[in-house]
Amino acid sequence: MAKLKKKEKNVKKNIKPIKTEKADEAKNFKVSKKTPQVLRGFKDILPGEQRYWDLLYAKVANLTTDYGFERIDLPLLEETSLFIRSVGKETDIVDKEMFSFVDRGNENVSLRPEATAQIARAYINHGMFNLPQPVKLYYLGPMFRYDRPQSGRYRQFYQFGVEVLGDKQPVLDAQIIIMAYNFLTSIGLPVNVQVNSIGCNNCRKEYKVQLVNFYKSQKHDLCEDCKERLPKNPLRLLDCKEEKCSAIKEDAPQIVDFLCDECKSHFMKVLEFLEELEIPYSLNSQLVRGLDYYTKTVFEIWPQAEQAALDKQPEPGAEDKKAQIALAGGGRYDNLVEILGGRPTPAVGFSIGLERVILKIKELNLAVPEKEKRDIFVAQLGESAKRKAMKLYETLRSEGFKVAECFAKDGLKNQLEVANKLGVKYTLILGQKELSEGTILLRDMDAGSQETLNFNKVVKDIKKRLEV
RNA sequence: GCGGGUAUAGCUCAAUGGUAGAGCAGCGGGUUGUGGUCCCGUUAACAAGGGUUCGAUUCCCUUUACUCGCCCCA
Repeated sequence: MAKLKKKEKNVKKNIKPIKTEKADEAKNFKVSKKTPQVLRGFKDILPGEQRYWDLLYAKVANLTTDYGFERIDLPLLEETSLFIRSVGKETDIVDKEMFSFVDRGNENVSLRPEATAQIARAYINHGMFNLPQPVKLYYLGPMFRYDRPQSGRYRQFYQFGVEVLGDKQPVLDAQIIIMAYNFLTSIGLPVNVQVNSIGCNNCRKEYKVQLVNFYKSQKHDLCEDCKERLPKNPLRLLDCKEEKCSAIKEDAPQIVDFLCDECKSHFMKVLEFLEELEIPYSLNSQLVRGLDYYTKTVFEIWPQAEQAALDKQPEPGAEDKKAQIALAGGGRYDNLVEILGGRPTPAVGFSIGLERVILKIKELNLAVPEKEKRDIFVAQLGESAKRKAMKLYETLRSEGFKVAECFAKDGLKNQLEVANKLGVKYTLILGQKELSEGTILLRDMDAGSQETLNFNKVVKDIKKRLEV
């Protein structure tokens, strides 16, 4: 009874009209008369850019098919608490970079800053533990972080990622790394894998104590940020780039020395797989990853130039200090599903920032396929010819020809100009004269020659010519 | 969140304390139905607000955006 009442109350609450203040707010909102601009950190992807995206989408399709992954599409908007519980409250992503707001139903929601948490949520929601394990999923879509835009960083950016849920074997960690590596190298990017293990809850606990003790003894020499980070997220001190902190961390205890037997053997096996497959990797004891849910294996993939710069001793006055930018990142997260209320489920995955990959492709001038060319252009002159030409266009199209047109332009000169720009092989010209004769002109664009064809045989004729 | 640089036409770039130029792109021409070259014409800009000045696109300030770094991340 009481339950029912509560339900009624909820329903009532839900159908309440929008709060009056909010309605007023909308009414009083000053609409600018200027042409609206894209929001800061957001970007239009124009037609000229699409070939880069087409390339990446094609690579994603190939890779995921090869490795037996299935696509999952997740909502862009989720309960804010999903990300707080998974990514971690003390992380910058959640702490200051989420697009969060209260919706009209008084729900606290956020645009997704990443997808792994959603995958774990979906895995639980849809009972995927009943499927044959492991479950192999991939996603591709926009993520949102309210961050300061800079090179390779936007507030809306696209990630491609894969996740394997339901198995803890090190071979999967290795295969995930290999997939990410293959994705990037198949595009032609020279990359290097940075890998580390941050252990499980047990060994990390001991390590954290040692680490905090170590840093406490040097506290006065740390930068301001690190002083603040120390109690909250001590692991993060390890990848501070401040000079004085870098000096200190040389002597800091390393996580590998604290790994429990299981974590240590897991890590060793991952590395053995990488060696067997000759994946170039670097052990990076300073790699910790910012998201709370990671356990054991963590990795990033860097462009090789960055790796080279790191190996080189920093020269005084060295210029070209390009930001160190990871193209891909990932690792194992054996606790995440459980944190979100599912049964204990080990998992591992990666994500790749597609804008960053495109940036590198451009930087290195890598080959990107051109837009597919059209073979035939249909030009028309005069109203009745236009009707017939449109019909011809449809016929050719349904016959499978790559055919183009510009019915919006009437002059033959203009139409040929368009045909020329499209780089077609042939232009079919249909005017009043041809119409009355039952013919059509075929112009060979490269040769500049023309011949008259029988209109009724044009499809057959062209087919023959294009076969050669 | 913090610091540096920048802001002129759709794009790439000039010049100037006193009516803003070019190249590319666009559109229209070079007689009625013929592209790629060439020629001619034409559209189109000083990010917004304030200050100094007789007068500001130019100098100063603020805002906004872009950009490059830091933080963090893909």
